[in-house]
Amino acid sequence: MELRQLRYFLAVVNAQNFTRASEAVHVSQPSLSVQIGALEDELGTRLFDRLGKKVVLTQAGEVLRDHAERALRELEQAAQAVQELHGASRGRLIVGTISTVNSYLIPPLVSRFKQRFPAIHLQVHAQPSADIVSGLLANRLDVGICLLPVPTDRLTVVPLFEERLVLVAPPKSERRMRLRMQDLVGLPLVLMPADYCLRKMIEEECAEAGIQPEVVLEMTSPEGILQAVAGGAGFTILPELYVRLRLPGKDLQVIDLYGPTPRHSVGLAFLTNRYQNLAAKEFGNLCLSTMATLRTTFKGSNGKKAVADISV
Amino acid sequence: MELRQLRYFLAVVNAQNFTRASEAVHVSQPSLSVQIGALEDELGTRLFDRLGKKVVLTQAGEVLRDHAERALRELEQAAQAVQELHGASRGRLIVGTISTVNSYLIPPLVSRFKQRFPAIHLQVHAQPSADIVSGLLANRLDVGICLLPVPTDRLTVVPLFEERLVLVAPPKSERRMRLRMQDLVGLPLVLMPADYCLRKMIEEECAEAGIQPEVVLEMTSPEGILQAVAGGAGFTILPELYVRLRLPGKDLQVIDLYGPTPRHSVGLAFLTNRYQNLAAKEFGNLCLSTMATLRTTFKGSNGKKAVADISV
DNA sequence: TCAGTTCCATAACTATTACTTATAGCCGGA
DNA sequence: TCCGGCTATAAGTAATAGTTATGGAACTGA
Repeated sequence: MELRQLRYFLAVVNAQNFTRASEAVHVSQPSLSVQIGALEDELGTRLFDRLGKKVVLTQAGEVLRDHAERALRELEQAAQAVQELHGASRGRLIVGTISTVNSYLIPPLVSRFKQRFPAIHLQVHAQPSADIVSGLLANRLDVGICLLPVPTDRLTVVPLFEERLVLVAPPKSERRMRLRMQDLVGLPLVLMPADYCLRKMIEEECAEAGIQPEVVLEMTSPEGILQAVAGGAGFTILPELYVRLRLPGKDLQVIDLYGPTPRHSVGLAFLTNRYQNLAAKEFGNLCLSTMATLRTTFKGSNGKKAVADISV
Repeated sequence: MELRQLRYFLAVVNAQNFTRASEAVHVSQPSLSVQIGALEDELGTRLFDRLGKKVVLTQAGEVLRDHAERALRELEQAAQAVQELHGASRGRLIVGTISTVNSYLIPPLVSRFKQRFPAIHLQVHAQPSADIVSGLLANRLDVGICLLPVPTDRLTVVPLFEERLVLVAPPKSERRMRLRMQDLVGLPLVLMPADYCLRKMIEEECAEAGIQPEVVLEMTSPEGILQAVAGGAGFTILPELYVRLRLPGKDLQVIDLYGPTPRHSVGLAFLTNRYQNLAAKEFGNLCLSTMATLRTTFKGSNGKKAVADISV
């Protein structure tokens, strides 16, 4: 049984006439006759009674008609559903992001994304960069925003921007604008636990500056850390954009670090061989444009403008 | 989109591997690859992510899988339903019979038929022979039992048996076993109305015998006629088998007619070009065997044994 | 890191089959 | 009884699904 035969069959059902049916499906009449005949042979029954003037369905034909119509409708719907998916009018996108980026980039990004793709079911998981990589490799995530470089060649990476870290000081502390990394010595710090990538990065930067940070409090949520700092628990180091977004209404000061300025590259990653639909492709562009908007809002920040063209 | 492609597609879905899928559907791996590729091209999307070790569905693939499975299941069911119809495990059979035959042959016939084809929906319409012919021609009836000869060549006719008519007398009348047709003169008769074929036949026979029947009462139902005769309203002429079946419990006598004996041929008719399923074909054979049973029950009856082989 | 293995895609060619035109045969209507 | 309309069959052609051979990418294990 082939779809062609079913299409011809239904054409004959509608036309009640082989010749006109053959015109409807744009083949010659013999061709259609042969195909109907093959279908009848396969099913072991006549499907039509050839009554000279008209051609009418046998009982078997009636049975087949109902089923065939349903089957063809099913496949039409399939094609349409796949098209919509491709045009991203519906579907699913599972994103993994590192928690710092999650805190400032994702909220406006999600709102833009939902505006552009209202019917896409978007899922955002904030998780450590390593988990994002493994999630992508295990095909649990569609795309990921993670720290660069990514330690595998099975992922395609698109650099997005650099994240710069700043020192956040409690209000009463001395009002300096800049601080050398090595001057962090002895400063009481509120940081995330040791398994967080941000913490690891800070420790690496400190090591490079030849010092060891003095951590007086560990908290997982950046929001909690900021509150702790505002409460006088100590200083902290967080991504600049995140801090500047939260600054209004809080009595905190931002102090640039230098010598060197701690920073890391953030990129979009996805499985190289994976097919990405429109929504997934656009997600990367939205990352860049949203980031640009955030930057202009806080002109003090810098970071190289990344060029991204996400395609498979 | 072709069913072949969908079958291959589902094979890959199950095997998660092109090579093994190709073995499952008994084609070479490149052939399968090309077909999947064609499907992907047609839908404008990748259906699988080729991840080296495994092959996993994209979202589009997942969508297609669901629809394709439903469509194929639908067609499997179609094939099965058609098979069952062919084997007559289910279906429909609409029969038209002349009323006299309906009265004695149909009851035992229906019970046998139902035993043989329990799931067939059987519909029996008792109607004039002419209506049966037109019903067959208009494709309203599947088969018909009607008087021979049939006045059209578009029907295939299988002679079944001869129906012989006998005179039915009220109990008190003289006890004779046989009566010449011409001796019917002056006998008060209870017959069906003039548009019934049985009545027409009787009138023809009478005309042939050179007499005119004296009808004192007209009734449509044979059962009512018998009661009227038993009640002394007069005599009647009815098919022999019908009368003998009803005789027990009724105080009536049967008198053979001769010179000539009024009789008519009954046959099975169906549209020559129409496809007949097993149930329809068997219906004719059941007619014959049921008739034979009836005859042995009332050995006095005669009638040529008809040879029937009903096929299309 | 490098050979060995597995797996999918592509190319070139063959076999199959669906299509075409031409024509025969049947049926129904004038 | 002939004519017009219809379907089935036949013969030949075009389209396509199939094959084997091979290339390249990716994982595996020494």
